[in-house]
Amino acid sequence: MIRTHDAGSLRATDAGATVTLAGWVARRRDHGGVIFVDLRDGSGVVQVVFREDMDAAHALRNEYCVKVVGEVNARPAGNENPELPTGAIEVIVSDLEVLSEAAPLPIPVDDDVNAGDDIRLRYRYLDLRRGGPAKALRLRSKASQIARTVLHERDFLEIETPTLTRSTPEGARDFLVPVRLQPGSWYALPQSPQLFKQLLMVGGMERYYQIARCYRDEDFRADRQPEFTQLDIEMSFVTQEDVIDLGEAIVRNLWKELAGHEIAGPIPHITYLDAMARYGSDKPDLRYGVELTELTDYLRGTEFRVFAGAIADGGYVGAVVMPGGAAQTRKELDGWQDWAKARGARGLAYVVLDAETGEPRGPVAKNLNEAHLSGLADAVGAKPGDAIFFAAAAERREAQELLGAARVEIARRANLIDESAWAFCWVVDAPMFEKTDDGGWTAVHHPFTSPNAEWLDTFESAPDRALAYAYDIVCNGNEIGGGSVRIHRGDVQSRVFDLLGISTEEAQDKFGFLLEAFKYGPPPHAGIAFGWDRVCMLLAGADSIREVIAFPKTRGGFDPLTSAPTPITAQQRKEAGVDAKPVAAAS
RNA sequence: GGUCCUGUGGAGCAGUUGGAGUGCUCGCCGCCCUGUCAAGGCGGAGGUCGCGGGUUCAAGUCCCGUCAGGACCGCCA
Repeated sequence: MIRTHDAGSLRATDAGATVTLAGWVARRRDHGGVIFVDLRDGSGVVQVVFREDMDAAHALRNEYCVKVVGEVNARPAGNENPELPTGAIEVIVSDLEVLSEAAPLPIPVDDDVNAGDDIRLRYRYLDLRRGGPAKALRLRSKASQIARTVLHERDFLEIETPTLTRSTPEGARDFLVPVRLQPGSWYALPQSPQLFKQLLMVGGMERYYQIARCYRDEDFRADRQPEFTQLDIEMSFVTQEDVIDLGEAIVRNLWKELAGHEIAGPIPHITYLDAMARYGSDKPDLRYGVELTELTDYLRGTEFRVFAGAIADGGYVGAVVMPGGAAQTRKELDGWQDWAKARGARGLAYVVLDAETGEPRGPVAKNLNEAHLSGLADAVGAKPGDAIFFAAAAERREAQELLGAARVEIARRANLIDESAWAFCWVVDAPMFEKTDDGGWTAVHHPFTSPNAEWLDTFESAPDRALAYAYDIVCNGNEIGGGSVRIHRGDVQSRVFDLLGISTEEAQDKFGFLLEAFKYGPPPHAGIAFGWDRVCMLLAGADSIREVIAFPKTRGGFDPLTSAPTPITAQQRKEAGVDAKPVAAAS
């Protein structure tokens, strides 16, 4: 080792020791006759003091990489720095060696200064020298280690699966890789190891996990990158409860050790239908109330066209209350209309309750009859001074989702979110299917998800109501993991394919290998996958998963550091077979 | 594909109703300085106001287009 000690580890008890340190010049304070340098390495910072060989010390600049030999001294009385863990001591330097110099820095390596995203990513290696970004990656490493510990204690096997494969039916666009040896044929990068982990169950591995890189060619968000990581888990001979127990153990340990948060009691379960009814979301943020109220029955018979139309179509009318919302200006209330239109709604009807009298006012109030108006506040649980927002649609979910989004926005604007709180829940009993635009059905989770016991024999009779053994775990309104019990019976799988309109030929073509494997005694199995970037983001208190990824991409899929993606040469293009005609027509 | 925000020395930002190539903090370079810890003092360098077009007597400022970064919707578990 080049050094004998870690800079950040030195304490008063080390006084008198001669140490060799290696690290970077974090800051220097040049007084002419004495020079102080904050020397930083992976463990922290210590003050080193130069009193001789001043020319060399004077020439030091920020982020020079240096080695120093010196003696640890207690700082002179009154000069201790209680802000620093090493603040009781300093290292009096007897020998300085510059290991490498640093050019003037394109971004400040300083915990207190945050540069823009693109320049930070372009010089990510400098960005990572800062406390925050470094801490985020260290936390991620610990999170993975904690998960591995939990899983190994339970006899799980860590198994790698291919990243050059054929596409799995997750619904997203695939990233494709041309195949030189078979021009015209392409690999897909996996959207998840879904089918492979099921094959591992058929293979008798019984308990599998993998911290798996996944790829989806869709647009970005703050919590979405084109390549991302899942903690992927699958178990044989288990029920939904077993998987939930395991998932809970992982989450419990993570939050206890990395967030200092003890999750009290079992994580509550809420059914998908309940979550939609009460929160207008399949990933409800339970840090605050502001629940939705259904008014379909209450408002039956209204002459207000918007509501009457939805009710007549067998739809839904509902409301959500904004505490104190009556104090909003006309402009703010109009702003909600723009907000609603921005997410594709026609608008957001509202009634405000006068702060003094509780009298309902606003454009919608004029359209409601006396009976509906007088009982409204009680029906939705509103007080004088509140605002009531309404949504109505023939499609229940559409209206609920608008109210759910409004609920989140209300909490934000009215400052109802306790940022220090952690609120978890399992959303269970997810629907199996949802309607497609062309009138067919598509799997909500994926086509291998098992109907629950109640619907196993009858899901075809009411696909819109059929429920699955599918579950998501939600933290503060973020879906951090999800999974399901898989279908292991060929007959059930065939019926699901039939309902989804997937022909035998098509099924055979897309995942015949899985169906074939399922001929040979597949065990009942179930699993879960955690969005590892999101989990780490939450634990790190970051507001983007980019903060917990070593080298993330920008929104356009661009890596400012390497400038990827790049065009390829004509030679590469020819060799890759990008332009080759496929041998057989794709289905 | 759509809506919105941002773009001004190396970094972060300010720049009024359009009015002289504008400024602040940090950094950088030089000098001074023996107890600082965001050290301090003096001096200095550094700019195509993202790019292109338009309106105007006059554009960092207004309009159109475009590029880049970000937030959201669509999309995506």
